[in-house]
Amino acid sequence: MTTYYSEYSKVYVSVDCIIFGFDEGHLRVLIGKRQMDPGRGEWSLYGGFVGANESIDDAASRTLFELTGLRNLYMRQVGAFGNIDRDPGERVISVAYYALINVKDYDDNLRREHGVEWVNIKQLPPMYSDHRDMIRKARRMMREKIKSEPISFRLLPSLFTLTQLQRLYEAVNGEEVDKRNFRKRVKEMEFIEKTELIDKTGSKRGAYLYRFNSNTYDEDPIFKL
Amino acid sequence: MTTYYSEYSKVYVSVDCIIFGFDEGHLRVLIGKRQMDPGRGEWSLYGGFVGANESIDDAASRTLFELTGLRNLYMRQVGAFGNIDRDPGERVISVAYYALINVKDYDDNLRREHGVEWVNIKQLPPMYSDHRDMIRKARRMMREKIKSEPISFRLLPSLFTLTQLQRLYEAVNGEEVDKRNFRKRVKEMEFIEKTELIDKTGSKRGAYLYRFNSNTYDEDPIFKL
DNA sequence: TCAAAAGTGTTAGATTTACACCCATGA
DNA sequence: TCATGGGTGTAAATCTAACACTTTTGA
Repeated sequence: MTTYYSEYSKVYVSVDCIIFGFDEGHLRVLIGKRQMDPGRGEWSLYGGFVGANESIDDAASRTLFELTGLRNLYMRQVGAFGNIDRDPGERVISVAYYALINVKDYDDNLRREHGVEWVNIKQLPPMYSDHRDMIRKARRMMREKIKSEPISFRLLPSLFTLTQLQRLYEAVNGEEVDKRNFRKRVKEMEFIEKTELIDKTGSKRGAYLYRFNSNTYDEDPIFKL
Repeated sequence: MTTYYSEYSKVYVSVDCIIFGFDEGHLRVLIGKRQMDPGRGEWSLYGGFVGANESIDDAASRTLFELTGLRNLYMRQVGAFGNIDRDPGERVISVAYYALINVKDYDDNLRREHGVEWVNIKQLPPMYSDHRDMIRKARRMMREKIKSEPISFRLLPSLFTLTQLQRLYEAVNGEEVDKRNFRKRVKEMEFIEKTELIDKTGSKRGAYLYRFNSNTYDEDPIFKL
């Protein structure tokens, strides 16, 4: 092994996952009581260390898989958090990622085994280290992203009603919107298509189910530059 | 020293700076030929390693100061780059930051001592490792940011003409805008105020100089959430 | 029969875009 | 005197926001 940079110090690098879900009309994050020292018992994001033979992105994917049993989740980097004393034990920098999952896709037994819970983002408890900051930043980024890319369907079942979609938008943006204006806008999005299926669980009358069609989605012009 | 995480591997962490400037109507970045192995001679961002006793942000500030002699530059994190083989020597993850400086504030001798040049962002050469990716992402983030926060004045002298400001917007956004519409919009921004001073360097007739007034700038509502 | 959610259009106001000419000056 | 960049307003088009009633059905 060469040692080009041997005069500098090395540090541990971890990943922390902000996993967003949408349930019962609320945006939620998956957090648990920390099961290791330092900080045992404090509310914390789920995370892991970056191994010698994986990229940071890979470490995040792996960590998400460990926790949820799901692959190919929508995942974006939030940023690196590196205050000297952010970890009470040793110098550890952490790279945060947010991910979107459909709560129903997550096996509830697996969830309990990992000791994590879906907590309403508006009712977060005090948290370990800088995890609150990570969540706040992730939330801001996700809110911006959802404006320019159709990622909301990743928080919903593959078939969803317009009311569900609207509630999701409202939860993400923190304010209610007009039903008629909302539906007008949705109608103009070619990538959200109506099916002939009807959901009767949410109302007596029943509501049409919609689905996301990725074929009719042209990527955001932003990515062409 | 405690050793909570001793079973995991440590890595080097560096910072890389994407320094944006605006000159002769073009958005530019400060890059130089790499003066160390591995990668000696390739075009590269200016960077440095994160020390044991500084946060990543502090390491970025320090690195920016080393290079430019300037403090309190506008600086934002771009993200962590951590592919396994991104550094041909050893495992190094790097956290990229972009900064905005007024080209005229940067002493040209200092610039030459560090062997860096202002390169038009539209004419970037092939670059070391993932530095092109860093620049691309930084540029995207900066373009988004400039829409919601008045940061453009950081790329200009403290007094500037409306034409300069317009050219800057055009360079950042990559498209020309209508002069009358642009000036109309600027007039509505309370934080850009007209002075009685006139700049005669850009035209025979002379143009009024404007300045940014931070007192009349209310922070973006985004930051209130 | 009634409570609860689904579904549907129009209008006023605000914002955005397109567009062309005169001014002041130094060379 | 003329070439160069500085400076100004209006009208059409588009987009956004506000707003209320009918439908269906299970309990």
